[in-house]
Amino acid sequence: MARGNTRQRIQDVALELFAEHGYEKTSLREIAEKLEVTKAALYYHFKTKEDIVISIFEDLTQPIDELITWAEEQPRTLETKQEILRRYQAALTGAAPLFRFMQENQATVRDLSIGETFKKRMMTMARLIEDPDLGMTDRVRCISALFTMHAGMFFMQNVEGDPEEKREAVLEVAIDLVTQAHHGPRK
Amino acid sequence: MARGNTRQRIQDVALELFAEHGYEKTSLREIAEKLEVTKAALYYHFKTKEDIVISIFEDLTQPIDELITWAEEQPRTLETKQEILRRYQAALTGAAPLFRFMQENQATVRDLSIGETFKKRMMTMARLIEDPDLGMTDRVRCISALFTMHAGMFFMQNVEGDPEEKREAVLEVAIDLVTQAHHGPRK
Amino acid sequence: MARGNTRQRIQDVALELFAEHGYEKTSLREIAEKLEVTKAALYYHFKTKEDIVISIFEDLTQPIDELITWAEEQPRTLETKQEILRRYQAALTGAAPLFRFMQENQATVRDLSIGETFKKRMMTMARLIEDPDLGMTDRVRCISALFTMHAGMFFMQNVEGDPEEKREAVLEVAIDLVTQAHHGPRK
Amino acid sequence: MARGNTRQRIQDVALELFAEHGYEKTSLREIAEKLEVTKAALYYHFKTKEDIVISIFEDLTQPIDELITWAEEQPRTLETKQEILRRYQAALTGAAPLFRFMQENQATVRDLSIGETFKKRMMTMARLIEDPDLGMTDRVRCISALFTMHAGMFFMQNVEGDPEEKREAVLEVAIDLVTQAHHGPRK
DNA sequence: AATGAATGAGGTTTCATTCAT
DNA sequence: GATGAATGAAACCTCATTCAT
Repeated sequence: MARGNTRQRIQDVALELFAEHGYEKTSLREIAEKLEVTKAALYYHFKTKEDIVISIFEDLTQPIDELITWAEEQPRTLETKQEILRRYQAALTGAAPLFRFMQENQATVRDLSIGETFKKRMMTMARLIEDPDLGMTDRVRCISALFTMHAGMFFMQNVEGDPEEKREAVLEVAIDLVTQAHHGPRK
Repeated sequence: MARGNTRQRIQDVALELFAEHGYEKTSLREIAEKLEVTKAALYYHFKTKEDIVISIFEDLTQPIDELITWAEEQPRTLETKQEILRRYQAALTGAAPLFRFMQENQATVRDLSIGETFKKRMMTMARLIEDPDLGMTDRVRCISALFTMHAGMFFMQNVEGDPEEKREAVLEVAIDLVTQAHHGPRK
Repeated sequence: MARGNTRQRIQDVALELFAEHGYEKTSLREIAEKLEVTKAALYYHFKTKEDIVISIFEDLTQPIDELITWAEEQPRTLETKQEILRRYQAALTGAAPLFRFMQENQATVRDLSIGETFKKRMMTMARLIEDPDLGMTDRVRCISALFTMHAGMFFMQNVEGDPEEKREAVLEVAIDLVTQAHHGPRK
Repeated sequence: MARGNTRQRIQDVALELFAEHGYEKTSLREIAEKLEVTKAALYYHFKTKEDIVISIFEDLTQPIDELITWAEEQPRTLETKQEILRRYQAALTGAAPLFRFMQENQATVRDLSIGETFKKRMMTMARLIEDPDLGMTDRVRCISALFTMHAGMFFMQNVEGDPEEKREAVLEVAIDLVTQAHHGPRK
């Protein structure tokens, strides 16, 4: 019947359910049923339930890693930061369900082995956008830029309007925030 | 020891554990053990596990309700919005653990009976701060102001600096965002 | 229905089944069914399956502990050793099902937390009966006395004859072995 | 690596693990992993898990069968019995891991198809060494001689001393026991 | 001679919940 | 105002086994 794509299908269905109902509330029975395989089949492909989440995380988190690697080699200029935000939005858009899951299950994720990794990644992003020389207000602006993008991903879905237009608006606001942070107080 | 206050103590401990490990991962056994009572005692005070969360939600959410009620009676001016943000921050600060819980367990909360209510409240807040007349970018700015405050509550803890100073900076950035939204593009 | 004796009944039934089919082969379902309670009831009284075995072990092993304590205060004479064997047989007889279980599930017991304790106890018994001054042959005689009693407990059931008579004969042979060990070769 | 000898290697590894952790606790997965083959490979060589144990049992138990066959043709004299013990020790030594497994997993073995066979073999050994004419005490002495050898195999490892010397001492004590049984009461 | 993929049965354990006392 | 005892459902996970390739 199924060809060698079962592993992939498990990841897809699992992510979908994890994102929808949360990690704890999603049972392996549900995943198996939706795939029309037995629970044991899941265990053939993954050692534990946590392993499923880890594998999804690793597969989809790569773009962020690459972004970080790239960013760390660039000069720490305003232009770089703007480009970081552009690329970050692209990464976020590409792995939207995973990010939704991470965002909406933070309490759970924290207790999973990926929790630490994920947090570190967030802190690194903050470090790349922030600047220790800035005053507190401007540092908040930078972090706010990041969270604007996160908010943009999910909460914004509840706002009417063309998705593409919304995405551009989000990016504009975020870029604006870091720009202001760099030019000293707006005005 | 102290009698009569058990209901309150249950809520406190439950919220603490829910916020720390998530709603699903926290069992009534854990809560009972931490309180040094039996699980059955919890059922004397609350009909179900969900009831505990609802009661916490209701007790602590009141300030937001009052803020909304107040805001709806005010003229929809920039000054009002700035004051809303000020009051919102106060409400957030007063019910920090609850908001942390709500924020970090969105997937779970969504499936709970309070989920709908909570979402509606968030949308109302957005509506009060936003303005349909504004362009998309400025609307994003308004929503971003809200999320800046949320981010400020939790992620900001990972940023070094005096908490009071950070709070003020967060408020400043948020107010700035709605102000810009109203004045048309910052100059 | 059941009065406060459920814990005891669990231990009794569990020991019976563990002794009959082995620890691993006996499932909690079986134990529960035989008691006409649910599996969950077992978990009200014991934290894990291993806990059941530990509790049985602790309850029934006490006589041996007392024997060791007593023996360690006596002079290390032949008479003492003979009395040790007499008391050891009494202890073995009193906790026959437990000893059968321990004897017949050594491989399993070794991986359980009681394994170490049990082994230590056996070594201590050997030390109390043995004597480092003796030659190797006589030391073997002493250890053999111990194992004669163990064999007497179980294998001997397959030999026809009056149980009481068999018990006495086993004791006689065991005592004889340590006596010979002390007098040098018989005659 | 080496081909063609997989069957043998499975038996070796299986016996090692069965003896160490018990039959039930050892899974085919563990055996396969240790051999760096798949579980399915085991099924190419053996029809079931029990089949593995049976095959080991048959291969290694042969010496005892031969000993029994030989013994049944001899005159039932003291000298014969002494020789039986000598040969029994040799057989035990040659198949030490199997005997350890049998000894330490009696509860499990009893429920396996080899259980009955093994028990019969033990009873036959007892019959060959015993003598219905003897009094109960002397019969116990004979059986004790057998168990002394078993004890010698495993428990004796915990006693310090040269292995060769221990083996000889064990044999001496065992022979002594049957000799006494035949000469009427010692002294 | 062996593997990759899967299954069905069953294991231990945990959970929210109930109820007589 | 709370406990002790228990339950039914379901969770995660493991196992021996099968079969097409």
